[in-house]
Amino acid sequence: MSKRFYITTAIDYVNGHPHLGHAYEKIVADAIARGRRSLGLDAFYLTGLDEHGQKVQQVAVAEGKAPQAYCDELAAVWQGFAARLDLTNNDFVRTTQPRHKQVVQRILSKLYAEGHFYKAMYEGFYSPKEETFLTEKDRRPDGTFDPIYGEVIRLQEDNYYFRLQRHQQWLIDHIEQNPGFISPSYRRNEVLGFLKNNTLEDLCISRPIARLNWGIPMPFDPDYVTYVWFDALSNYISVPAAAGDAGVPEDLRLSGAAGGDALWPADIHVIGKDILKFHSVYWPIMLKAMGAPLPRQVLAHGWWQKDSQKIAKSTGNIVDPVAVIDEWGVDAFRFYVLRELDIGPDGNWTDAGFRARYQAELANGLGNLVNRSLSMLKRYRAGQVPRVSSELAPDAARVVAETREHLLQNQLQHGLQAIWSLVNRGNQYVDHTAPFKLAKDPAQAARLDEVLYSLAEVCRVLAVLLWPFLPGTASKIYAQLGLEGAPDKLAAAEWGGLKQGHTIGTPAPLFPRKET
RNA sequence: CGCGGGGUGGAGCAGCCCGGUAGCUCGUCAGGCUCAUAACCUGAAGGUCGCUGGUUCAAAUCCAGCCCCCGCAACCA
Repeated sequence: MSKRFYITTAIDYVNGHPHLGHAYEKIVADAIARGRRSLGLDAFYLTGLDEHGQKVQQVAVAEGKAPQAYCDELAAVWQGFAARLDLTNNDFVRTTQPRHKQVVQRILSKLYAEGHFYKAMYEGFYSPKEETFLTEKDRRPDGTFDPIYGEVIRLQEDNYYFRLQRHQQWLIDHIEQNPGFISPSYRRNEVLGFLKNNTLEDLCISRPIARLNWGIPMPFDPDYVTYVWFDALSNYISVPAAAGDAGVPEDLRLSGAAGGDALWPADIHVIGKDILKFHSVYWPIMLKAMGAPLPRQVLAHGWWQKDSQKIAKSTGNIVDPVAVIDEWGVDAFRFYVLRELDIGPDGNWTDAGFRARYQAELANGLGNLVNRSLSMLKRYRAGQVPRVSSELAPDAARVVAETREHLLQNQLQHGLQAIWSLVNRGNQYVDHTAPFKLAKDPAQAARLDEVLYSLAEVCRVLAVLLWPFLPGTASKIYAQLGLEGAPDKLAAAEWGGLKQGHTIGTPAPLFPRKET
C-alpha cells in the first residue's frame, strides 16, 4: 500500500456567499494539487461546506425553510462557484451528508468511551442576539458589553468538554521536531509561543439541543449536538473514513478496506491564518486521541485587503470573484491572485493592479509571445513545424527545473515568476533573431526554420508549465499548436515535443487587450 | 509589557530563515524594431533598504532598543 497525495481546504460556512478569500484559498489548493499531478503524483483534492450551526438554523427559519433545504440551495451555489474557479477537487464534502455524520459519531463515541470527555457546568455571560458566549475580555472598560450583543444575560448550562491539557507537551515536541508541520515558519513560531506560554483550556464540544438542534447529535447523550468546530474539522478524515481508506483507523471506517492507496494522513491542509489554532492545536489533538496519524502540513495563507482597507461587506469594500471572472476570464483571476500574493503574507487587491498585470504580463507578455510566434509559423511556413532545433532548449530546461522545484515547495508565486522569465526570454529572442527579416531573404531559410521551431516549442513548454496555474490558457495554447490532449504532465516539458511536419492550429489572442 | 504582520528608488512588491554586486512589475526619459493583441526589444535616470546602537572583514539580511502603519483577540479564508 502506498500513499496518495491528499490536500484539503478549509470548508466554508454555508451561511453566506463566496468572496475573494474563499476563491483564493481554493485556487491555491487547486494549483498545488494540479502541480502534484503534473509531477506524476496521484493527488486528491477535497473542499466542501460546513453546514451546521446556529446561524444556518436561524437564517433558514427566517426564510421559512427547513435548514437542510436551505443548505441544499446554497450548496449548489458553492459547487457552482468551485466549477467557475476551474477547480479539480475530487470530492465535495458537506457536513450534513450521512457519511460525514456517521464518521463524526464514531469519533465521538470512541473518544467518549476512552475517557477524553467529561461533563461540566458552564456559567457565564451569553448574548441571545448574537447567540454567543461572552467573557470578561468582551467587557468594555466600564463593565458593559458592546450594543451589538443586545441584552446580555447570565446563563448556566451543562456541556461536554474535551480534555486537552494532557496533550500539550507531545504537541509542542511534535511541532519542534517537524519544522514543516506548520508553514510558513513565522506561523509555526506563533503556535509554539502560544503553546509554551499558555495552559490549554479544555474545549467545549457540545451544545444543548434545546438551544441548537441543527448539528450532529452526540451519540452518547441525545440532549446534545456536536459543537461546530469538532464537526467541521472532522471532514478531513470523514471522507476517507467513509470510503474505507486504509490510512484511517479501522474502527472509524464506514466500509471495509476499500483497497488501493491510502489518502490519510493529509499532506497539506490549506487554511487561512485566522483558523491556525484550530488546525495546529485542536485538530492534531483530536487525531491523536482517535488514534489517527497527524497531517504532514498545515499551510496558512494570509488575508486579502482591497485598496489597503479591510474587506467588509458592511462598507461595500468587496471583490466579487464571479464578476471579475465574468469580465476577465477565470485564468486572469487565478493569475492575479497567485502572482500577486505569496502563500503566507497578507495581500492587497487593487483593480488597477489587476488590470496592469492583465495587460502587461498576460496580454503583452504571454499572449503576445504565443500569438506572434504562431502567426509567423503560420505565415512563413504554412503552419508546418520545421525540423527540431534547440537554441532555446537551455533556457527552457532551466525554467522547467525551477518551476518543478517551486511546485514541490508550494511556492506558486515564485513558480509564475520563473515561467515569466521564459516568456520574456521568448520575446527577447524574437527581437534578437528577427524572423520577420529572415523571411525576406530566401538564403536564410534554414535559419528561419531554427528560429520558428524554437519559438513554437517554447510556447508548447510554456503551456505545460502553466497547466497548474492557468489550465484554460495552457489548453488553449495546446489547441492553437494543434496538439491533442492536455498539457498536464510536466514530463512533457522536455524539449523537442513538437515534431517536424506537424501542422499547428489557428493562432488567436489568448488575452484580448481591454480598452480602459 | 495580549498576539501577529509590515515599513526597500514615483506606485506596488521580492530579497531577510542560509550575511558578501539591491531584484521584479508598472510609471518616466531616450533609442531600436514592425512578426504580433499600438504589442515587443535595448539603454538611462531614480533608493543613506523606518530610526538608533551592536556583532562582523562585510548587514536590507543577525542581535538590542525605539518610532510609525495594519490585522487578530473562539466559530470570519
